[in-house]
Amino acid sequence: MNISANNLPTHELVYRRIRELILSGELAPGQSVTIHGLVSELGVGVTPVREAIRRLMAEGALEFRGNRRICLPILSSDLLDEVSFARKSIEPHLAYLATKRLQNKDIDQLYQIDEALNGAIASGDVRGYLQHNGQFHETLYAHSDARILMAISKSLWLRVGPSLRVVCGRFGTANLPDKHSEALAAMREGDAQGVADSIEADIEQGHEAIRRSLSIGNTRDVD
Amino acid sequence: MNISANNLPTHELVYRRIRELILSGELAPGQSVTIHGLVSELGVGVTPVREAIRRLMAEGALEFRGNRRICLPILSSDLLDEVSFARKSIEPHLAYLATKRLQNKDIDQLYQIDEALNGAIASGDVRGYLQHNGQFHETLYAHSDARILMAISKSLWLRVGPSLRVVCGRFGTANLPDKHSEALAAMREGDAQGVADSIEADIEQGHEAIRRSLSIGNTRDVD
DNA sequence: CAGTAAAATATTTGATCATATTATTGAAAA
DNA sequence: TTTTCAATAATATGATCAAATATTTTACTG
Repeated sequence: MNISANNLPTHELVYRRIRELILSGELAPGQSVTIHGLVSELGVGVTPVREAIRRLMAEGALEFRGNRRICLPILSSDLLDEVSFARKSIEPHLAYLATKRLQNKDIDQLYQIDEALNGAIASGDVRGYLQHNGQFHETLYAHSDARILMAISKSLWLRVGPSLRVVCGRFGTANLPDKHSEALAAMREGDAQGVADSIEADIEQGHEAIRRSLSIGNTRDVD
Repeated sequence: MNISANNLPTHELVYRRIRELILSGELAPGQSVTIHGLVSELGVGVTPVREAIRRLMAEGALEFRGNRRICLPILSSDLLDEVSFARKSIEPHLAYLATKRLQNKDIDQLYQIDEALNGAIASGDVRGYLQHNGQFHETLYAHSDARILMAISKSLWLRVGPSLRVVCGRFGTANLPDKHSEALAAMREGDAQGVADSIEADIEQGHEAIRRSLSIGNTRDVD
C-alpha cells in the first residue's frame, strides 16, 4: 500500500498516518509497532519511518520498551495525573485566547461539530465521538493563534487519546464528557473566562472517566 | 559481556550534541544548520542526523524556514509570552512536587550548584552561568518524578535557551535572575509553596530580561 | 558602451532508498 | 540445562534524486 498526495514529504505522511492510527484507536495502549512492519505496510523506505517514529516519541505518543520494542505508552494513574494537570493548565488558556478572536461563523462551525458529536453519542458511535470531540477542541484552540501552546496541547492529546478510546470501548458513549454546550453558550456571550471554565470542566470529566476505568482494571492485556 | 558498555546509538549522541550546542549558545537564534554540515562535522551518516533533527524539531528547538532551511527559531514577543505562560504553569508545580521529596543531601547539592552559579555571575562567566542555571532547575525538577511534565519543561528550556544566551552576551551577567537563594531557604523549611513561588519569580525575572532585550533590538549573532 | 533583466548553469540541500552491520531473541541441538 | 545458530529487528552508511538557491552568462534596452 503506497501513500499518495506527493505534495508533502514521505516522513510527514507517515507521521500523520501513524498519528491517525493512534488517535482513532486502531493502535491501543501497550500495543507495539515495528519499523519494518510499517515499512512493508506503507510501502516506503526505512528512513522516513524512522523519522516519523522519532518525532512521535518526542511527542510522547510512542515509547521505548525493552531494547527493541516501540509501543504506545500505558497511562498509569500517576502519569494520568500529570497529563491532567498539564491539560488543565494549558487548554483553558487556549480556549480563553481563542474566544477573544472568535467570529460568529466560527462559533457556528463549532456548533455544527458539537451537533455531530451529540449524534455520535446518541447512536453509540465511539469512533465518531472521539473524532468530533478532538475536532471540537482542536478547532477552538486553533483560533488562539498560539503555536507553542497548541503544540503542547496536541502532544498531550496524543498521550491521553488511546486511553480515552479504551474507556469508550468499555463503557459505551453514556456518561461521556460534554461541557461543550456550556462552552458554546459562553462563546455566544463573548465570555472568555466562562469558556475556559467549561473546557476545564470538560477535561476534568473526561479524565475522571479514565481514572474510574483505571481503578477497575488494567488498560489492556499486553503480550 | 561488559555491563557498563554504554553504547548509545548514534542518533542519540547526535541529538545530545546538537542539544548541547543550542543550550550552550554556540548556535544562536536564527542561525541555520544543514544536515550535510552536521554529517561531515560529526563524522556520522545521514540517517542518525536526520532523526536527531526531527526530534529536536518536535521539541521546538529547531524549525523549518522557507522550504529548505533548518534553523533555530527566533522568539518573537508573542512567542515569548507563550513560553512564559507555559513555564510559569509547569515549573513551579514541578518545584512543588520535587520539594516534598527532597532530602538534605539533595538540598546540599542544589546549594553547591547555586554557589558555582554565583561564582559565574561574579566573574562574568556567561557560559558558566547558563550551564549552572539550567543544572539548578533540572536537578530540582528531577526530584519531582514527573516524567511528562519534565519533558514539557525541557522542551520549553530549549525554546528559551538561545534567547537567554543572547541577553547575557549583550548585558553581561549583572541583573540576571537569581531567586535561587530564596528557593533554597524555602527548601530548608520544607515550604513547597514557597519554593514554587520563588521559581515562578525566577522565571519571571529571566523572561523580563529577554523582553527588555527584544524591545531594544532584534536578535543578532553573538561572538 | 553601460546597466539591468532574463536565462542558463552550477551548487547546495533536503528526501529517499537499497544495503550492510550489529544486537537481540528464540529455537534447535548437544 | 547449556550452547549454538538462524531469524528478526534496529541501526547506520553512502549513493542518488529532486527541488531550491546562488552564480554566471547572455541578451536587450537606453
